[in-house]
Amino acid sequence: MGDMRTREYGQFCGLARAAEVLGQRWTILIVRDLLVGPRRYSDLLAGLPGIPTNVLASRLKELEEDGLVVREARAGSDRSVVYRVTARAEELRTALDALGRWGAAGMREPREGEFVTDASLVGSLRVAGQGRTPPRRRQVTYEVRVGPAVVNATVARGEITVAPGPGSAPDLVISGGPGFRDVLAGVLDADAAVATGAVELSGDESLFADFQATFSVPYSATLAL
Amino acid sequence: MGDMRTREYGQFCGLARAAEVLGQRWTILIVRDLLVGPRRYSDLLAGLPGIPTNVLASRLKELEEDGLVVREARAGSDRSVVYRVTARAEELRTALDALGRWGAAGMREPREGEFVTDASLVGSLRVAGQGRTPPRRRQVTYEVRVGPAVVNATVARGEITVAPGPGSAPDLVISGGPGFRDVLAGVLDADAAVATGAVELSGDESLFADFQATFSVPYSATLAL
DNA sequence: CTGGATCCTCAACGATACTG
DNA sequence: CAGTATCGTTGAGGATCCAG
Repeated sequence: MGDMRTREYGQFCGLARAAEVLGQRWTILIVRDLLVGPRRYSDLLAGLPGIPTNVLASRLKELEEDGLVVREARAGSDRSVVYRVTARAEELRTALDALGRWGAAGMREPREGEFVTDASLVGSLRVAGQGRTPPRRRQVTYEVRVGPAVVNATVARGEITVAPGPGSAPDLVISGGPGFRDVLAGVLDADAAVATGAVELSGDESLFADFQATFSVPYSATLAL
Repeated sequence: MGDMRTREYGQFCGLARAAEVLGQRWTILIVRDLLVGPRRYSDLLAGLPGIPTNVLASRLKELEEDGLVVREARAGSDRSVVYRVTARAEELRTALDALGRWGAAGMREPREGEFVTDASLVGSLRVAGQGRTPPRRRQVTYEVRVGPAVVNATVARGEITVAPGPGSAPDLVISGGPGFRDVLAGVLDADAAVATGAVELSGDESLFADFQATFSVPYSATLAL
């Protein structure tokens, strides 16, 4: 058997090839963050608490070699470096969404010391908005805050867009605590969610039901434990 | 920052949770093999050339703790141990299919020393058969051989089933060489496929066009290089 | 023979310090 | 800001050995 000391698996198989690219530690989260939008090195470091800087540098280099990321040293007054995903990496979105949905279905309470980042919350809401036909035709903007993460989601004519950061003049601000996962699971209605402290609402609270009808990630029916 | 020496990522995020389970080396291929059907320890070793035995043992233990695999020590004359996926692991299938399709779209020639295993070929054909409406109503059985791997696929009334091993009385046997990937990509018609040596056919060769109409994994339009 | 466990070596990762 | 450099530790790779 040849040198298996590398990241390769020695199988001519699509899943094995995908695992060679994405199976390295931290890589999948780097791609997740970059799929939200172009990011600088320091943005990535901040969005991935705990990643060693040399590992981030290695991964970005590998992702560049694999054709998933391009490094743009943009000229001008702002001479910062920006990493941007390629079209080939965009093709990963549906697969990562499916993986994320699977993982979220097995997720209840956050473990001690777990963060919620902007990028992870964007991903969670994106996934939660899939396969649903949002109600209402009027455009609605939500701002969702979970811990230190802030994202905004706009729902208009069946189109859902989720972006990091606060929304401009959101119709409803939902501030979630540790129990926010239950809200996406749909096991709490508005009153219960507020009563249990899972969320605080600010703005047009009547929109909360619409939010739940639009964004949903049920718990897996087949969870161990 | 807490102990990142473990497999965890410290993020309350579905994708991060999935990566903690599946991101370990070899894990995703172990799950792939077990999704084809229950397997013994030695079957898994044989289907994963290059995996160290202690790593396989560790991964199976972790998968058991994560609720993806159960270890069945079946009694009786055959006292072998069998590993079987749980319902929770079955829920991974669509996500792994999507990942495998992405990886396969970026795959052209096999690298030197790469194997094709039964399980990987089952996966490839399963993925290739998705999103297609197979022609004909009559039941057709194909046997596909690529290198040492042999699988059989049955197409009947729009239902496709793929299983490892030779088929019983297949209507068409397709023996593929290194160029077999081109056949699934649909860039070769029957004559060209045979002429270039990509495949050898045995049986009702007129079914080859149906095979290609049923099983397809196009190359990504946005490949680097 | 199956189903592992043990041992050793080396590459990869984690943490931190440092530099253009 | 965007990384390199260094170093200690963990985990993978490879061979062998052992128990039922």
